[in-house]
Amino acid sequence: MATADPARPGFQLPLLLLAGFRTLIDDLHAELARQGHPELRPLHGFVLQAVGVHGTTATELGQRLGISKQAAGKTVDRLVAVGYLERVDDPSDARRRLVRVTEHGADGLRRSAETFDRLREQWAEALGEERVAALEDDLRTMASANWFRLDVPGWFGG
Amino acid sequence: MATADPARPGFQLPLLLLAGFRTLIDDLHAELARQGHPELRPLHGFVLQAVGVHGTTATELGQRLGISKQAAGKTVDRLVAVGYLERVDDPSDARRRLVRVTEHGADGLRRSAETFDRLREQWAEALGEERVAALEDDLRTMASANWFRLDVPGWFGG
DNA sequence: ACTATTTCGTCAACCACGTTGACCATCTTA
DNA sequence: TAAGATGGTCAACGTGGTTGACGAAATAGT
Repeated sequence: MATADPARPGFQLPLLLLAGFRTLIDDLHAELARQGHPELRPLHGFVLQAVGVHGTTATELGQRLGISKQAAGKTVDRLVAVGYLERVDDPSDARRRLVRVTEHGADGLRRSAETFDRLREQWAEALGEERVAALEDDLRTMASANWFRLDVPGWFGG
Repeated sequence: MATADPARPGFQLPLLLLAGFRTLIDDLHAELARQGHPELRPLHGFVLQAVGVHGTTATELGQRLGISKQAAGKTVDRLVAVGYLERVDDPSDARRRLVRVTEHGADGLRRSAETFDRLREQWAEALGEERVAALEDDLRTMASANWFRLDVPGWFGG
């Protein structure tokens, strides 16, 4: 079944995608560590992004991330402990505890965005802009769905 | 810094790579579950592959996977528990416990390879063979190093 | 207005996967 | 034969996830 080109076995594709992802993420965090954010872990960037400028609650964060509210709460705990997030009471609803990005967190987010842009430029220099664009477009076509889902234990950590 | 095309922000590239990886892995395991391997987790395939047809020891497996021998040993425990690996004594060295792929494990490995080939064919049908080949080649260029590294807690699990 | 239900946050227990450090048993080597 | 290197395991811990239970507060229904 599946008469594949033996020179291009199918199992390499996922490995290459993973390796590409890891390369970008590792490069990003090496750079962030240099820029005063050694605490920032791969997952944290996604979480900060998901919290957003307006803040959220743990429950809502869990929904955005596709994880349980308990898991979201624990993740917030860790980010609070390293100073990237803060919790404040919601004056309009005593049950809720608003989660907000701190100034330190916003700084990390800005530097992440800049570094990712720079890394993409490096790829474009090495491969050509149109190849990188094609890669992105093709992945968008094939992956379409399940974007932000991080519902898997320890996707990035370390 | 980094005057990026606003239409192609750098942070999308890692997300797309991850989404592509996840799509393939999720599709694989949906298919494997259908074919009698519902226990097989994403990580397991890589571990089975690393054990190989000749068998290994936990220490050697750890080196191949880039993780500690203790972590490798625990992973082997889990794979033994679900019947994909077995441990046998090494008659030539009483310290060593050989780890071998069982028949069930070999079956899972075969079906994984077939399914990955089939998934790659689907990508080639949707995108064109030359685009998939280009994607692979480009990723090989950029990711070159740190291939097999799985030294991150919970990369796949679930 | 008062009860019933829903929602938010947290606690507790557990699982998968990783880490170090310590330790014993065994094989190798000087 | 004593000393050292190697293989496996145990224990404690960290991160990231899960479910179930439960109290406090908000909302809905009568």
